[in-house]
Amino acid sequence: MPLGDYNPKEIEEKWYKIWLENELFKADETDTQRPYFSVPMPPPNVTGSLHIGHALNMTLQDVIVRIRRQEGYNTLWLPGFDHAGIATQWVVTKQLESEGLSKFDLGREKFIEKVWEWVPKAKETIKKQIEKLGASCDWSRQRFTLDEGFARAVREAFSILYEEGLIYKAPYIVNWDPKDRTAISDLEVEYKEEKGKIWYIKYPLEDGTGHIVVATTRPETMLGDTAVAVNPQDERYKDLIGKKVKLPLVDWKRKTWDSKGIQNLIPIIADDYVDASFGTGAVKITPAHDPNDFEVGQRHNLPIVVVMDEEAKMNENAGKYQGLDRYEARKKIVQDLEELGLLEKVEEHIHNVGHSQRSGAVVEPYLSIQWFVKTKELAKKAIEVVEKGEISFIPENWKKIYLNWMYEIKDWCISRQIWWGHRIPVWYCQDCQNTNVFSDKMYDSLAKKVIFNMYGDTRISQIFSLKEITDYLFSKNFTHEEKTNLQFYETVVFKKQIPELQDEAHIKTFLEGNYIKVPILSKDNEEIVGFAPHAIFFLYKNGYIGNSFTAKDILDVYKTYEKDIKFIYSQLLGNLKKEEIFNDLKTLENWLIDHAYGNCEVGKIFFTETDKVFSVIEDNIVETKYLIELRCKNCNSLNLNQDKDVLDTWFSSGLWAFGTLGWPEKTLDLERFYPTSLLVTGFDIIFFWVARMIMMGMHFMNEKPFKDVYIHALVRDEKGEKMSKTKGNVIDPLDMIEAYGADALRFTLTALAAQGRDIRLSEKRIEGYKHFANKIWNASKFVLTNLENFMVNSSIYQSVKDLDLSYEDKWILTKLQNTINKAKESINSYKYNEYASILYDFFWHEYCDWYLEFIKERVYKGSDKDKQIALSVLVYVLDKSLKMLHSIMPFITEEIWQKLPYKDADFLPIAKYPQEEKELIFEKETYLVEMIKELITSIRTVRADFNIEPSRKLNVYIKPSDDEFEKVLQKLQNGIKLLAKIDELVIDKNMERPPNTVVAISKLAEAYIDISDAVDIEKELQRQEKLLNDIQKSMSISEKKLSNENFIKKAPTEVVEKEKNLYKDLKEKAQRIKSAIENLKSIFSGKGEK
RNA sequence: GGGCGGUUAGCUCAGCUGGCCAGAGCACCUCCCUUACAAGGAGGGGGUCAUAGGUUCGAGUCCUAUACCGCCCA
Repeated sequence: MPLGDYNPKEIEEKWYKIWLENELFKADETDTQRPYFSVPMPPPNVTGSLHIGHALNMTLQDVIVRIRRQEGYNTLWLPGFDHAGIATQWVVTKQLESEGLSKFDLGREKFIEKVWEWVPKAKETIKKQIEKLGASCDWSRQRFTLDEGFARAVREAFSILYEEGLIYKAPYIVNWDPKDRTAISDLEVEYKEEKGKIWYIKYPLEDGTGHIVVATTRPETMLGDTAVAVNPQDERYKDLIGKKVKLPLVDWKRKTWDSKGIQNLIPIIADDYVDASFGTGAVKITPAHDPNDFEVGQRHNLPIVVVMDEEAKMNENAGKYQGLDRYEARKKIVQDLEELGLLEKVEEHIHNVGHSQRSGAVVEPYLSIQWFVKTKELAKKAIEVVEKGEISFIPENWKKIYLNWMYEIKDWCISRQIWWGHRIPVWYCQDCQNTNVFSDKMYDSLAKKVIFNMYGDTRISQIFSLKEITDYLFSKNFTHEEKTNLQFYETVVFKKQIPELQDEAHIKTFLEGNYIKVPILSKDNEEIVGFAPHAIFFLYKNGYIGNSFTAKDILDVYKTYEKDIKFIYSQLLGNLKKEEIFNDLKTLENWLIDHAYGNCEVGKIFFTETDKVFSVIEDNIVETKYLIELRCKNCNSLNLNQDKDVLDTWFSSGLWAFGTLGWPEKTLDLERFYPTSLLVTGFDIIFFWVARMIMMGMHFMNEKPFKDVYIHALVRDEKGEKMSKTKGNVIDPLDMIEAYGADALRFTLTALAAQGRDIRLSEKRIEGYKHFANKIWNASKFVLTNLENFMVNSSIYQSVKDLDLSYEDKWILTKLQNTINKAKESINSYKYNEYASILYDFFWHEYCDWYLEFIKERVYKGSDKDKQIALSVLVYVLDKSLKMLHSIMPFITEEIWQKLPYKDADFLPIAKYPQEEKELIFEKETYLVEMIKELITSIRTVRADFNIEPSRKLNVYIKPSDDEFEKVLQKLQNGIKLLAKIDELVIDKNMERPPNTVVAISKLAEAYIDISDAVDIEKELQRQEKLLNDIQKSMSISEKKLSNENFIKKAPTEVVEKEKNLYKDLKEKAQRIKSAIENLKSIFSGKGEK
């Protein structure tokens, strides 16, 4: 048996491995001949596992990628993973919590180490899942947003933007998540309607002439008020403008964010922003805790008072409320106001409250100093490229949504107060406060670049040992497990060998020659040797003093290097004891002598002495470390502190399209595959990701990141609800693969992916499409079985053009060409659902339902010649069908295709995609076969109507309406007999209706069916009358159209022509039915007389 | 408040620039384990395309309102 039973699991596990082994998915960057097709895979987070949305996303990409590959494009589908800052940090934090630890217990470095321990497992899980789906991506080019190259690219991007003035740091109102204690971007805030209250509070006027009532939804922020604002047009308050009010409750000293004292008398100001119809028309202004108030504050130069801390607890500016949570403070403040008689009234109010998308906490607008990207500048080109149509959104309506957002774009807050991510490459000088941005651009040598990047990625310390370097360089790389980190730098990041780093010996030589050496004089567990000997050994080791030196020699150079030495050893030793030794010559000399003869507490001997000329005893050096010399660009100080924050994950994702291809290096990959051809992603990240990728792409590459953006919908459950774990309505793609196979899941997702609509998925659908897979399997089994029997001593033709084709052969070949065309059209316009259903219909309803049945007669009983032709066509069509279906159902198609008697490639993923062959289109024959199908259906209908069981064969007499059709019928009579379950078939153009027969009428023939005993003339009469009635209804519709002068005049000719033909056909059919009815009636009356 | 999308058979949905006497899958009814497939085959029933107007020879498709549902932005 060529094929056993269909068992998806078995075949799916097998093929993916084989494809990878044969490197079928590897793109060729050196190929300059073929056109390219490249797709950057939206990198899944390393956090979770694959959900159904990923499955959809991957499937849609894979379908088109596989087609393009088969079509001969140099195809690259580049996979990867996203480090997902907040999400990943959150997962690891949770794990620690379960062990009773907080991230602060661990500290930054240890915490990041923990994350790095966990991340590979998570990544491996997701990768396996993507493979299970059959994704034909190029794993050899896999990337990670935090890999050595990407981290470097991020620093590079940051430093370029900074130098261009497009990144700035400023105090600004941000959306603050008090739970995660980090700023988040506008996009990460979700607004929900909530019931709240409006409190009306009396603010007494300074001059004691009364008060002004302000309305607020957040009374606790009043502690940070620095003004009351009214609308300048508001007559009620015109006289009050410029006066001052006394801020209630606040009788303590408050300080502004930049530490200036501020009193509790605050001005009443006029600003257009105030809506006179809201509340009383007077509003309190809290610039530090409301974005609008902040703007007002900027306009009026108001002081800014922050009243909460990072956890949204009241701070020292809140006086007696300090330490209270913001909501407790609210209660207390309202209560106090009431007691003072300053609360006029309270109203119920529904308002939108911002929540953090990640933690769910109510977002606090919060003044803090953050890094921002000036997006207006970047948006210009990002708008232009879409407006000009160089980038197309599919479906098109997303273009408008994208553009509207871009037109209104606000600056993008990119700093996050978390640890996991790209640490901002900014170093603040502790001496002159200068801001320094560093990237490896400042080095010419690759080895130095690598060492800087290792430091930037916190892989080594700024003062590092040889071991730190070798440990990292020669250990397994995270992203490309088969490589060491050095190899990753060489083959992925820089695309060049780095001989200086080849092995420990080379590295040591390189470090000795290129880095400031930092001698260490004591071992870890010994009592620490102090500053002074280190300083002297440092001077010696770096050649600032010679092998023999006097105290004066030391002092001559010490001043020059003092700051550096102090910086270095304060890092290593914590505090600097006895630096006063270097204050004067005498003290130093005495100290040197003491340490040449062990005259100190611990009796250390560091030097030898002859006539006050000293030499170091090298044996004291336990280890030499090396310094990565980062100096302030302004004052040259080494005393720098790196910014504590990391960058928004989307900042790195924004570089994805070109970062994955090797940017900032000018790689062959970039040259070959950028701009990419297509991005497939969900609408929920258009702003987060697509928009930012376009901005970054235009800015750094001066070229769009992709030509087409296909935006797909959300996968919902069958009731249309969003899937969520809490609701318990998730459909896990892996469960589905387990139960129905990846092929069935993929087909389902493809078939449901109609543009512009959410997908409602139910398990039933997947089950349904598994039936299709089963159908493909069984039909192929039929073909292969018969083929095997035949091939024992014969062979079949690969080319079917020259064969003596029968009508049904020509029919299926024509249908095939048709399908090839329609399928191509659908997929080229990204109509996935159409593509799937075209193939489904063709394979099931043409190939299986009709063609397979038609040829059975020839295959079973025909001559060798007959068999040969039928089998040749059978295989030919199956081959093309499998090739087309392969993109959606890669596994089952490969399994079957491998068993075909001929193959144009070793594997189906690289076999040639079918093209239309004009010489295989046979219009006439196709029409005639369609007519036969109609005739057969009408006979079947008669059988069903008269309840004749399918196993019973009947005698049928067919009367064709012309010679041509008679010829076809004659030719195909064996097939017809099989399909209509006919015992004896008579075909005769001139026959009369035999007795005891009922009539089945079709366009080109009528069939008389001998159902002898089953015949019920009255029933038959009713049946025919019903048919006639239906036809007459259609005729009258047709008639109405044709008798309409305007229709004939104005409708296009082909439409009129079509209508005329339809009418003619209907009329003929009606004529036949009428005569059949006449006939029946005469028998009926004849019978009645007997 | 601004914008976008949806409303087609019992269910889930196709139906692009108007020519449809409105399709598919599932479900339903009748018959059948016929040597590829009962995960199947044959036949069948089922819709005034949300509502009301309009444009047009012709509207599920275009326009205008309305209702309901959903999403995004402020």
